[in-house]
Amino acid sequence: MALTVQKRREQHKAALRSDLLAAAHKLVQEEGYEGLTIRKLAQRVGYAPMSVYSYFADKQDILFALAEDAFEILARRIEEHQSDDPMESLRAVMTEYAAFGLGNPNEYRTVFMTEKLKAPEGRSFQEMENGNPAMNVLIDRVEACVAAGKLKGDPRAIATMLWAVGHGTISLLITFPFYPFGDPQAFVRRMCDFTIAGLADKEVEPLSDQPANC
Amino acid sequence: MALTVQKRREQHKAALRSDLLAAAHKLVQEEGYEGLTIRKLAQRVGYAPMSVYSYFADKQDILFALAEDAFEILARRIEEHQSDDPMESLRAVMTEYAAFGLGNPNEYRTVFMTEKLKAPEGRSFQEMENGNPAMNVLIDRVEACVAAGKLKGDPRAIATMLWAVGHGTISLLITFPFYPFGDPQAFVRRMCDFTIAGLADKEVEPLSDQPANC
DNA sequence: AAAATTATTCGTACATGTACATTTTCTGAC
DNA sequence: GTCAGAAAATGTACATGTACGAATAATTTT
Repeated sequence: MALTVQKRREQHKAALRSDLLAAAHKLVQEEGYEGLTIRKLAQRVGYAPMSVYSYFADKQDILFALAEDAFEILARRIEEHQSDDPMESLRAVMTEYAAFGLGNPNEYRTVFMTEKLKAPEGRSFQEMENGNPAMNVLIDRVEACVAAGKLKGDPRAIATMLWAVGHGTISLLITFPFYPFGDPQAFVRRMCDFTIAGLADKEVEPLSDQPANC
Repeated sequence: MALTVQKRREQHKAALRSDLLAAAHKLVQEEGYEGLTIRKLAQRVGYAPMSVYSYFADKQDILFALAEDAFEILARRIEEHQSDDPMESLRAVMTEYAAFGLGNPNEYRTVFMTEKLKAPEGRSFQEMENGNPAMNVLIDRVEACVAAGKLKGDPRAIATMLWAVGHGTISLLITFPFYPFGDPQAFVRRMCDFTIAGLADKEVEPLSDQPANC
C-alpha cells in the first residue's frame, strides 16, 4: 500500500542523510573544521554539490546536525558523573559541560554562539528547551536539588541562570584564549562554586512572562 | 627630512583608512549589516576591490574597527551613568553594557563572540585588557568599590567574573531571542543583582597564574 | 636627473555557498 | 505497460572573500 512505500522512501532518505553526516564527520576528522565543504562532501558520497541541499537546508544545517551528535555524547558523559549528593551532581553538570565546551569549541560555537535565524519549527521554545540534551539534564538535576531542599525556587529559572553563568565562562575562555583567566579549570570551578553558593541562599523567582518586549 | 615624509605618509594612510571606515559605516546604515561587502565598499570610495586590503587585513578587520567605534560610544554612555554610591556605579556598568549589547548585537558579536585568531599584536593580553574601553571602566569601578570597602579581593578577578556573568547573559539573549528568558531587562537585572550580592560577601582571590595549560 | 628601491593600487583567478532552472528518476493511476 | 505528476539529482550561474602577482606611483639613493 501507499503508506508503506512512503515510509520506505522516508527511511531511505534518512539513511542517505545519515550517510552524508557520516561523511561530513569523517571529513572534519581528516581535514579539520574548515575543510568541510559542500563540494568536498558531495564528492565523498558521489553526489553533485547541489544534491546535498536535498538533505540539508544549508551548510549551517549540516554543522548543527554534527554538533547535535556531539552534544549527545556530552549528555551521556554527564550521566556517567552522578553522585548521591544532588548538589554534587549539579556541579558535575557544569564541570562536564565546561570540559566539553573547551574540548569541542567548534561544536560549542555552532550550537551556542551562532545566530539562530529560525526558531526551531515546533513551538517557539519548547523545542529548544527540550532541544539540547545537556539542558535537559541540567533542569532535571536542579529539580532534584530543589526536591532535596538544597535549592529553593523555580527550577527552570535556576537552570537558566546556571546556564548563563556557565555559558559566559566557557564562551569567554573559547573566544579569548590569550586573556589571563589563569587555569581554565580553576576559573570554571570558581565561577561554578560562586554561583551555586549564591543560589543556595535565596528563593529564586520564576522568569517573568515576557511582558515589555517591543 | 625623511621622518617628516614618513609621518605624512602615515597620516595620509590613516586618513584613507578612516574614509574607508566611514564609507563602511554608511553602507551598513543604508543596506544593513550583511550589505557590507568588500566590492561595494571599494566602489564607494572609488577603489578597486583589492585595494581595500592595503588598509585592512581582511573583512573581519573592518568589522572589528567598526565595532570598536561603537564600543567607544558605550564607554562614553557608561561614564554618563555614575552615582555617588560606587556599587550603584558598578551596577550601571552592567546595565549599560547589557543595553548596548542588546541594542547592537552585530557589534557585540564581532567583538565578543568571534574567534580571535591573533592575540592583538602587542603583549598577549595587556592590549586586550586595555583594549576594550568598557572593560577599563569596569575595572576602574570595581577598584572604587574595593577602595570603599564594599567589595573585597582582587579587582581584576572580580571584574573578570562580572564580565563572564554579563557576557553569558547578554550573549544568550542575543543568540536565543525566542527562548523564554522573560523580559530581557529583568533577566539582566536579576543576573546582575544576584552576582553582585554573591560577590559582596567573599574575599575574591586573584586569578591563578596560568599553571596547567598544555 | 637617473636609477633603484619601496609602497600602493589593481587585474586576474579561484574556492566557496547557494539560487534557479533543468533533467532524470521514481510513484501511483489508468 | 503508459503516462502524468512528484521527488530527487544535477547543471549552470552568480556574488563573495581573498591569494597571487603585475603594474603603477612614490620615495630614496646615486
